[in-house]
Amino acid sequence: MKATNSKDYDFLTIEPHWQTFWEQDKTFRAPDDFRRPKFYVLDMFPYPSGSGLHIGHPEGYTATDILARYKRARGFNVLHPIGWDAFGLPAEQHAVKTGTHPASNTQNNIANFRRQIKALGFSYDWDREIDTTDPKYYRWTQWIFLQLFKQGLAYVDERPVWWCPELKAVLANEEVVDGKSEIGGHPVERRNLRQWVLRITAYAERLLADLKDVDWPDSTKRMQEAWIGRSEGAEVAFKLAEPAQGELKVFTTRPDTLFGCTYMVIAPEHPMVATLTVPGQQAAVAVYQRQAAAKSDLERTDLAKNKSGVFTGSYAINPVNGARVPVWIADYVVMGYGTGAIMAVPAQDQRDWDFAKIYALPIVRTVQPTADFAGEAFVEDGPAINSAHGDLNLNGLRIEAAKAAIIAWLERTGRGVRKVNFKLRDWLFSRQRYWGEPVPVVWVNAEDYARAKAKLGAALGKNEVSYAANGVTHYALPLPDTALPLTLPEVKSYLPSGAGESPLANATEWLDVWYDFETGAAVATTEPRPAGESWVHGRRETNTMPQWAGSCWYYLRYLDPQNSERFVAPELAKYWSSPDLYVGGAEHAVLHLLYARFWHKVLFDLGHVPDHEPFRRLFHQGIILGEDGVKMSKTRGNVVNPDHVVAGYGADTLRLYLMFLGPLEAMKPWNPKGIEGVHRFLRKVWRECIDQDGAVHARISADATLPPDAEKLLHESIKKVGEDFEALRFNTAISTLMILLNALQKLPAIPRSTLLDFLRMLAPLAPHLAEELWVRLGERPSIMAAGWPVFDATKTIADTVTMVFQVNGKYRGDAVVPVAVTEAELLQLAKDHPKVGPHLAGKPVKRAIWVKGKLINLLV
RNA sequence: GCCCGGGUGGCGGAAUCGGUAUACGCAUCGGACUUAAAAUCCGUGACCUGUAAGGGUGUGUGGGUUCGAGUCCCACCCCGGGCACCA
Repeated sequence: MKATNSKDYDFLTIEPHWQTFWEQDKTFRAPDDFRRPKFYVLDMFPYPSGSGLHIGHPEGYTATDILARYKRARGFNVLHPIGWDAFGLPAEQHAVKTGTHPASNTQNNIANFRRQIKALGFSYDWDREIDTTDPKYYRWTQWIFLQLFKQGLAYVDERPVWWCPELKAVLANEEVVDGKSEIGGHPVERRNLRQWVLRITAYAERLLADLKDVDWPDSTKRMQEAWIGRSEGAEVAFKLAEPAQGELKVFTTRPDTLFGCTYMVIAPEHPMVATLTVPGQQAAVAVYQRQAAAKSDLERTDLAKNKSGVFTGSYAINPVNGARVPVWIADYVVMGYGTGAIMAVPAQDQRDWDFAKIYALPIVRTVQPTADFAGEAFVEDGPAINSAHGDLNLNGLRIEAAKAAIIAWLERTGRGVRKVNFKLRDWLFSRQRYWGEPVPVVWVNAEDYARAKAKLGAALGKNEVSYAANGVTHYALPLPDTALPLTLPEVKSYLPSGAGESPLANATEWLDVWYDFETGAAVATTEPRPAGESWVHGRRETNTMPQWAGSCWYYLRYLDPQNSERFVAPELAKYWSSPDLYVGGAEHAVLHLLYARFWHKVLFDLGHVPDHEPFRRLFHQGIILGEDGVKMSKTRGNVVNPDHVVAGYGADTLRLYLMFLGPLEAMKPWNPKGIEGVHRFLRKVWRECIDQDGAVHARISADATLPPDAEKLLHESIKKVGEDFEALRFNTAISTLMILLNALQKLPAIPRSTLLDFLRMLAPLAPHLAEELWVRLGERPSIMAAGWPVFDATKTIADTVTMVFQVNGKYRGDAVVPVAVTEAELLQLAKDHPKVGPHLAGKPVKRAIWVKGKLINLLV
């Protein structure tokens, strides 16, 4: 391919020219060539929204693209793919409004995103493009769900969701604003609905422990640690004073303080509230429960300052000393953690202290506070006191020893057990939506399930999944793999069913079927039942999967995107493995990254992937703020449209500017003036190569030689730019190239080879310009195939060095000295130095600290 | 409240291992080129003091360690992010 014939830096001609070349040449195709070392660099794929590419997208994408191009130059077989996370709520809302199928709107948005991304010259292997809404893709999302199902990691349960009685619809969190529906402003309430749930808690321990194996930002690791929230302690059973009431189990991290438990608290939603409430307290408890239920999550935290509660009228027996302790109901205890009940130890827990003070409950110290302690609850370490009864004596023991002793005693006497508790909850995996992957399950009755079980056995999975409604129990039959994908049916309306189910509940011919449990074949029940033992009556699952599902494993599909037999061939999974670098926003620090790790570990356990973690190295690009220093938003009108920048300055300028703004991870404001600076730099590159008539500049020649200091700078630059690229420090790599170009500009003649080296370093950053000039200088495209300039350490060795003179730690002057200078010579040079000498005059040098090659500090 | 990250010129930022603080870029001002403008090139570029040479101060604040601190330690202030009655 020839270069363009533009006389000046006409990026509007040059950029499309080389984009066409790359596309036709398939320059960035990643062949499955197992002999070469691989490098897999991944972007978080975008949700193709209707508003098009946001300036934040090309920030991360440029960073990975530079690294991908650099790694290709260093000889790696680079996999750099892109795709679309295309299921999602906005497309569904658009469908509800317009009546058009969400797929058509989604495809339009994808086409726009693809156009915008291609205009930026990213080196993606477009043959590997994926789309989570493509049945050929989501077939495997459904398949992975079935693997989870069969492992007993999927189940159904009643879970509270936002329900809007007016809209007769389930709402997502983001559709609820200030306790009202986003659309129409109607009141919403929490309502229990049957949901699919994934047992991520079964992997909690490994998800936590394996964080040590990944190279991630510390803050992200900590967020995951906090989210998983592991804590060690004991589960203790308190017998109730009224034996008929049974017992109350609590989780505590401080079993050593059991002697200080003076009351108990259960959550307002606790199942034993009714049992424990004595007749005289029923009215008060009912009122309190209603108040608690009416509070939204927000109010509950807002009102957290003043604790409130109500006595049930019942007592429990403290297992260590037989003391009668009252059982209270209070909303500072939540049902979602531990057992939903606590033993309250006001002396060693500030929350319990606050509550005890309000309701005048007794406080017994069981850890001796330090003499100067002036606070309320004492949570520091100290010797146990008031902690002996019968054969049990903790007195004098510090917290750790006391815990060990009490847990041993609890276990020996059968009153409690050591217990590890997690904050992590199981993953609510269903949405009452149309635009998502259908859950590949058919519900059948008990007899039909038994028949299927008898025939298929273990193929139905480890656990039965069932639920009861209106006195009938329904059993989940997983679709056979061969029946996948289970595609979305056409529906007349994208509005929810009105009964808390998705719009799929109205697709009667799809929903209500004669179902062959062996083949997965289905016929609408409006047709006669086909003949055969394995045909049963079934109702399909109407829930669809959340948007997380498709993004949980997409990085694996890129390895083998066309495979119709498997989600990824084992030899490709082995070769490409998982991404060597994953770049995306910190907003996904917890959920996406945790869910993907969970799925990956399940696939690892089943032997489908070779590595137990999906993302070895992770990096978060920072947010780009508007010109005004605040977050870009349409309402503020400070949004930067990448299309406009490309039209005005070119993609290379945009790429360079995004990287020159500051450190990749930093939050930084957009500055339209700054973009002029990098654009000028690219124009300067052009001018150094091409003269006014569009010919190669006469100053460039194959015969020219580089002066030693310029040669030294060139090789230092080669080293630094390479190191900066590896470490994702693109801002300093660019300034290095600017310094180098400024130096070359001052030379009377430039060796052609030096400019070629410069262009190869520039190519990952500004690939279109580099490609164009490379060819203009007589080389063959693509510059990407030309390798990386060779760093020669011998060229960076100088025989002189600038030595700094300090007197008593203060800079007083410097001099260029031979590298082999001696201390005595330096001392003489300092004394003779016009600026340094006066500071030494008449004073003996008591000590000299000499940092070779840098400075000498003379103490007088 | 708890857990992270960060405070450096007029602005974005650099200083990677404790060794000349402010690289590179923007903006400013001055100059060159031009009939003119644009473009380009050269120079300027923290503060106080001084005619100048120079001297002093300076990386959020206050201490400390060190021959030497933007960098390490202690305390505090401010900004950003995350979590939040998690027993």
